[in-house]
Amino acid sequence: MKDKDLIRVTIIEDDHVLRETYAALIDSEPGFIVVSSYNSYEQSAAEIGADDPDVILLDIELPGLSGIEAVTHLKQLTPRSQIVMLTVHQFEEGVLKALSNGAIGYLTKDISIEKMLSSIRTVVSGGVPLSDNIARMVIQTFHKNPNSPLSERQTEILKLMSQGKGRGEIANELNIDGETVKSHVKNIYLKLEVGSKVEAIQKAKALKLL
Amino acid sequence: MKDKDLIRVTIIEDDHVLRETYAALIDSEPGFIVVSSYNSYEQSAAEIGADDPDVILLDIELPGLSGIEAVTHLKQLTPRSQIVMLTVHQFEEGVLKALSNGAIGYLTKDISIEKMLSSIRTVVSGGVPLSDNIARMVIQTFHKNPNSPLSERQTEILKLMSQGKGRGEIANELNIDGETVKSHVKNIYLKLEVGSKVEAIQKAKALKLL
DNA sequence: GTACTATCCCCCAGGTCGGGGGGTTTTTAA
DNA sequence: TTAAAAACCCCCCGACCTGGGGGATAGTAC
Repeated sequence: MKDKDLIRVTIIEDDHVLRETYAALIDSEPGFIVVSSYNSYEQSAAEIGADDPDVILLDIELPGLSGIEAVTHLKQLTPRSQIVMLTVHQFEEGVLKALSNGAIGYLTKDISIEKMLSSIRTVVSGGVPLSDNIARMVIQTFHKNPNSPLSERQTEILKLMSQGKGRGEIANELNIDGETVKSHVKNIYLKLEVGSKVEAIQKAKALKLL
Repeated sequence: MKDKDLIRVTIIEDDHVLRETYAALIDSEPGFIVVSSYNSYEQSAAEIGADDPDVILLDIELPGLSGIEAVTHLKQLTPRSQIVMLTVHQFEEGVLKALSNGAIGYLTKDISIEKMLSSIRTVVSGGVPLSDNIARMVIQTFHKNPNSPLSERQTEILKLMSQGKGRGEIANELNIDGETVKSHVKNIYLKLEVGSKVEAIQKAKALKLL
């Protein structure tokens, strides 16, 4: 097997025991080569471009720049590389931020080395390596609240409001009168127990009504 | 193995060849039982509650109510059941709508029966069964545009605008003057080549700048 | 040094916002 | 069938926001 067929892996992880353990296990696996490992983003920054890894395993809890912020910078330094986050704790906000910054996967550290390896293979073959619990979390961010107190029309209007549209625009789009929009808005405020557009939009997002 | 240990599966699929093939293959697998199969949502509606499946395999292209809309109704009829969509084509919009309606997974029909079975097991064990290409699609909806033309400040302000906040509120929150907010907004409009809040927010969402 | 950014300031006309008030008709559920 | 909810329509008001124009200053990045 030639070098170019090997999956090139870089590890950024401050716990040196973990780092070397992963490195040794992954490197000894046929088909994988660990091209580099670092204990912080700062340490990796100068060389990661030349390392040209296929996959970067990136710890969340790093000294210096956090893993979540490092994603953005790594994506610039080596755009071809796919970044997989490693973490012990799964905080919803962190997961979503890492993903929005460009990470492709998210693994908790309690997984077996076999799963780790198959996750790396998943990345390379076009999939998404997510631990089960994290995948559920991600999918649930899509789920709308099925017990919405709002009627369909009210939801529709609130959605248009959340896009920055005013009464006039909403009225045009729905072919109803501006005053009608207004009374719908009143009813929305009543149900959501709020008193302004901003509050309504925020509450609706919190309750996943849109 | 007792009944309660079996994974109860219902299939809703209008192609009767596919339906019976899936049913036979899944039913013959140890650990699985196909409790019912229907060729439309309408046909399933009366009985699905009593079927009490763990997993519903739901075709997208159904006669009558589409699979995507059926998700919402099925979730009411049998809230305990997890719904996995089946489809030949993967339209981004359809995927996202099905998920927001409450589906937990999305499989393309080109997968092997083994993958189908392991996907069902994945659902029951708390994971998310998504075909690789669809998982990528879903994750990419999270990715922000790394080539944003906007500065951080501008992005920040646009984000607050998208939450329905006005100049005053934004000024307070960022501890800057309302007039400063205004000139930031002007610059945002210049860069995005738009002339209003609504257009800016829509363009920003299209370009994934928020 | 030049370009860009972020900050601040003024004026204006027109629209929107939220708070009141008053209704009707149709649909849905009890 | 009866009542409640939803969807629709109309008027008044003062305060605020909007987008258009015109400026200025300071700091940073290349």
